[in-house]
Amino acid sequence: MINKVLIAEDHETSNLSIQKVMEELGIDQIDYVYYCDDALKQIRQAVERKPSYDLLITDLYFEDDGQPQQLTGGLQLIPAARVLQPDLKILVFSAENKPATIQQLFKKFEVDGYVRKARSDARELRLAMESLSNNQRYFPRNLRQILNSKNTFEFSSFDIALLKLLADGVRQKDIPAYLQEQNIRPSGLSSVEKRLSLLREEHSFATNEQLIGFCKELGII
Amino acid sequence: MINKVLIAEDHETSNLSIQKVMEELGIDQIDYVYYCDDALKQIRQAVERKPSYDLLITDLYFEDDGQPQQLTGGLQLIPAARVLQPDLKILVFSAENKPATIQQLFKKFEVDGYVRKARSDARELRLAMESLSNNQRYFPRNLRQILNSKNTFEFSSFDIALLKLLADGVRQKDIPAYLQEQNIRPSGLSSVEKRLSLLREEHSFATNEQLIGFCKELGII
DNA sequence: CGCTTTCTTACGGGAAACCGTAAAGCCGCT
DNA sequence: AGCGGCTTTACGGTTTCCCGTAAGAAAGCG
Repeated sequence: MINKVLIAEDHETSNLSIQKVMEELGIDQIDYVYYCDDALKQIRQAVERKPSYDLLITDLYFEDDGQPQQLTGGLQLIPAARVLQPDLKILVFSAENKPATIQQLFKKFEVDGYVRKARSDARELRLAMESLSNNQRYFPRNLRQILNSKNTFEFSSFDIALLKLLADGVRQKDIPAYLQEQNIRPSGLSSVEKRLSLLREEHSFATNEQLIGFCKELGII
Repeated sequence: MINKVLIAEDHETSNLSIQKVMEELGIDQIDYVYYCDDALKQIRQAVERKPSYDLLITDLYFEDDGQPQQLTGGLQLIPAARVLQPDLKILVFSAENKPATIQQLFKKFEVDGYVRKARSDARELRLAMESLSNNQRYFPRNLRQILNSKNTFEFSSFDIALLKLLADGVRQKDIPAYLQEQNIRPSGLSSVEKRLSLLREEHSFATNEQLIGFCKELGII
């Protein structure tokens, strides 16, 4: 069962709504904070003094409002929280819609659920809570197919290095120099050309511009 | 005084929070909808049957969920509402942060207030309601800073057409044909080259790839 | 070690993009 | 109509990119 919940969300209205949904679900203790640093502090105290939290609901992106923070967003908060309390359940509640980013949350950060801020997000929150109560992960509907199917082409770290250089405005002919600087291999211009050519062919793209646009859209770079 | 309010906001949680803030302010009648079309319908009925609404609180961007809608967002809803009821007060509540867009809301659409979804948005909502009750417009506090600090380069519709074609994989040399098809002028290859060159220079970009990446990142295309 | 396989690099010809210059078209004005 | 200013287009030379071929390097294996 989930009895003690911490909400980390900088938007006051979003925070408020999550609180309300939790109330309606009859959660005993509902704490909320507006900064990641405060969230970590709360988790630390709860671990020390007991009882610790059952669930952390957090946003991904926190806006900088001038007050310097150690943790600048959910992607920093999540691993930090897991260090303090490995068994803490984590539900991400964010407007993020890039499949690659959401997929990474489950794969790399091993979060327990994701609810996207969208039309029926309150209902989705309740559904997610039900899953989490049963110790099940909650995947957003539109992601379930993606996660199961293998048709997600994998970009290697080499690919991503190339794409980032291109998106940073580095000319193809100059890329080998950059790769050598970072000890990335292969680094020959021919290899760069070949790999890019393959990436385009892989997705039936005609130009590098299209490739960059695609990768930006999916949050790969 | 503001006694009758309509909330148009597709995100369930945001809608909920606005309702709650309105309740706390003691508003008599609080109606809420999740689609622009429904909002317009409500306004029309209220105008016919009286009393009409004192205030419309609306988001800018509504997500398409498959149900076909006449009005696809706040920018369509606002003028349509004003046609039905010219004296209707309008408060925009959105995450939009581009100064040019917000400025346009006041200048072109003559909205009565703007509250950005951000850290203290509930508090800002209350402040805005106070201003509106006194028949004053409500400008976001941070709008001045943003307007001063950020250089607001605007992409023309021609620019966006170009960028979209590029991001779709159309080669530069083929772009004139596409432009002529859509009766977009100018359409010469030279004009295309010149404009792209200017766009790159404007942002100190070296390549088209970087330009596309930038625009994707900002959601311009 | 020699051999094959795979990965990486070098090279060259042709296509596309880039960029400056100049010509042609358009519009408002007298 | 004639003129000036501005926009758009046309045309080259240069650079960069694209892509096929082949040479070279590294890794696996009997």
